[in-house]
Amino acid sequence: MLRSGLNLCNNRGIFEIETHFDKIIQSCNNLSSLTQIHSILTTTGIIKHSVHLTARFIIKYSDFFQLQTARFVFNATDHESSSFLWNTMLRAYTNTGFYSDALSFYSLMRKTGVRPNNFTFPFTLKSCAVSLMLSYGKMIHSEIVRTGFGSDIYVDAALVDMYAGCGVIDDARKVFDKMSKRDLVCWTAMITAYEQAERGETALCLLRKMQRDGFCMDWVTIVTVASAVGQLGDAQNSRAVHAYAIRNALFNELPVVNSVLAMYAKCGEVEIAETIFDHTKQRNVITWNTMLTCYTQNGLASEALDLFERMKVSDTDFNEVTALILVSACSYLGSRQHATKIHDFIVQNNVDINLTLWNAIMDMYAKCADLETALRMFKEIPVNRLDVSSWNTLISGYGMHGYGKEALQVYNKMKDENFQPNHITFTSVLSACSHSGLVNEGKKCFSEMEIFSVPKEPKHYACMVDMYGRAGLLNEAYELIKDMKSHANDEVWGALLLACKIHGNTSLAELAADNLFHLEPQHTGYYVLMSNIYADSRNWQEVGKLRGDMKNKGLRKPAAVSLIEYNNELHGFRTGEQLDSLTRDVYEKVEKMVVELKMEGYVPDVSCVFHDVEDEDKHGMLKYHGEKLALAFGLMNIDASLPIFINKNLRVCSDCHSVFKFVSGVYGRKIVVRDVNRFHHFEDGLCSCNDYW
DNA sequence: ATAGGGTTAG
Repeated sequence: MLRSGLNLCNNRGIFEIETHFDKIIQSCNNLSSLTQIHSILTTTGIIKHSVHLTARFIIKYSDFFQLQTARFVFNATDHESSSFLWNTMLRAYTNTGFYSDALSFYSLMRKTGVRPNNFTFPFTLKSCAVSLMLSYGKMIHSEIVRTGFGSDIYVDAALVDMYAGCGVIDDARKVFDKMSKRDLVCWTAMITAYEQAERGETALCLLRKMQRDGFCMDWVTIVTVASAVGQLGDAQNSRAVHAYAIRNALFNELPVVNSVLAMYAKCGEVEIAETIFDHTKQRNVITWNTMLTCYTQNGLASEALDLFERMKVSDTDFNEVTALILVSACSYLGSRQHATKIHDFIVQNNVDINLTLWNAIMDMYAKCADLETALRMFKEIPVNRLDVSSWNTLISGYGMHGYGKEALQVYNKMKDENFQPNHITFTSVLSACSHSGLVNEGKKCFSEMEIFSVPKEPKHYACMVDMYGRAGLLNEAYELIKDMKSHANDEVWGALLLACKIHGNTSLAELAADNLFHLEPQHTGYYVLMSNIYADSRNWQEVGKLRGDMKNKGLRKPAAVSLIEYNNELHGFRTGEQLDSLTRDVYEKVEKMVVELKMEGYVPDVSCVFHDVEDEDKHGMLKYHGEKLALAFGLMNIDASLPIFINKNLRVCSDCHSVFKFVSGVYGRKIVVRDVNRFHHFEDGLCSCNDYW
């Protein structure tokens, strides 16, 4: 092929030669053949006369990530005359992700005196958008206006994207509004901008405007719209988007399927997502990842891990996103065995562990009660490579295990190292202080938020209310909420309600509950909590009323499950579970345990039983709380020298908490319990939470 | 001969 090409040189025109070699260069699938052809065309002098082939080499070298060679080819040309080769080189830098090189190359182009054209700007703007170079982008914007390319539809779409990418969406909108002509791509770019800025409502609003202007969604538009609807968690609109995609034959595009899948996942429609997933014959990594996420986000972490087993035997390769999802599933499960299994798997399969994934793995170990490993991983990162998330992970890790002082030390160290704390840092520090009863320290951190100009969000107030509440400072807590005026959300009132439960303040609790039932009428937890407060004060009438309310609204108390690991498997125990041959021993063990503990001074605390039944029955129900069954199972099966790990999906009740303390003292066992809020480390008859939880 | 909007995770 090559030889015949050379022969052509002798008797054919330059155009035919170009087309011929163009085909050869394009079909190169490895670097060495490309280099070979390059050297032949250089020595024969053909390349010198062909701008076209030069451009082709630049692009082809960049396809193999040989940017230096590409630049070398560029430099060897007489490039000062036209913009074309400059544009080509810009394209090479941009498409391979060398954004800062693209921008400095553009600067060089201007310095050399070459005029940019309408093809130049989309590349440079893309580089600005991705590397968040807003000031540079603005400079280019003024050059666009100066050079008279401000009305080019491609250039304007790229400008919209640049401003949106840099987070200044209103500037993006200004460009969009000024356009004299818009096509579908421009509309989609602007809709996407709102979606990325988490302004789903505005995105949908603009979509309707677009449709009134006579444009129909294509598959790219629908992908973006599905994201917006998913963000809003709008189940009604989800079906409409899905139906539109099917009606217009867009559901054949895999990205559409994937984004619709993600949309349903975010709306909590697990079954619909499963159906779509099952009917999708050609899945890619994103399809699998989306389904894994669907399970994880909807609290079905075990299903996610099961699905991963199916993914492994399918012919899909997984990537670092898959790893991240699995790690978060393990964090949710709190299972040490699964955590190490997934970590090993990631290492064995050479998944690229970037800092984000590393931080996520640290967090996973912390949430699986293995703080030592989390700490070791933190220390393995050189200080200059740490990011804010690494610090946040360590702070929250200490916090959830009740090490408030250590969390504060890390926070101070972080400041010493000149890291800027962010909103997550403060959530972690404040909740750490709260869990350890460090009120003064917490107040100090709360006031430091202004120094670092981190806005105070409801979640930060919720931590403060929680902190005051646990310390018995209910008035301070309530005053803080009043300061928030209408900004108080359910998290804040929920924290107050919990404090009222701990300190038995029914009247303030009623006030909090009023607000909560108004803000979140479907949230079962608040009804249960208020009902328990009434039960504490033996106000069975109000308990009955609340239960009636819940029934009328179709709300049910979520089933409590306590998980315990044994023999590389998770065993789940539910309260009052049916007796079967497997659990009979466990029930007997509970009976025996309660008798023994009573001799040591344990008195059952019946106050936390939700149901209004006779006291004798209550003792019965109480004995068979899932966490007690799990504990008995652990005492029977797990070697006495090892700690017992239990993970509960709800808050531990006070009676179980007391039993766990007694067991740790009387039988000399170490017990670690994770509930929805934090970890409890039981040892020598005491708990690390100091009975505040 | 060159260009603009895109799905998963955080």
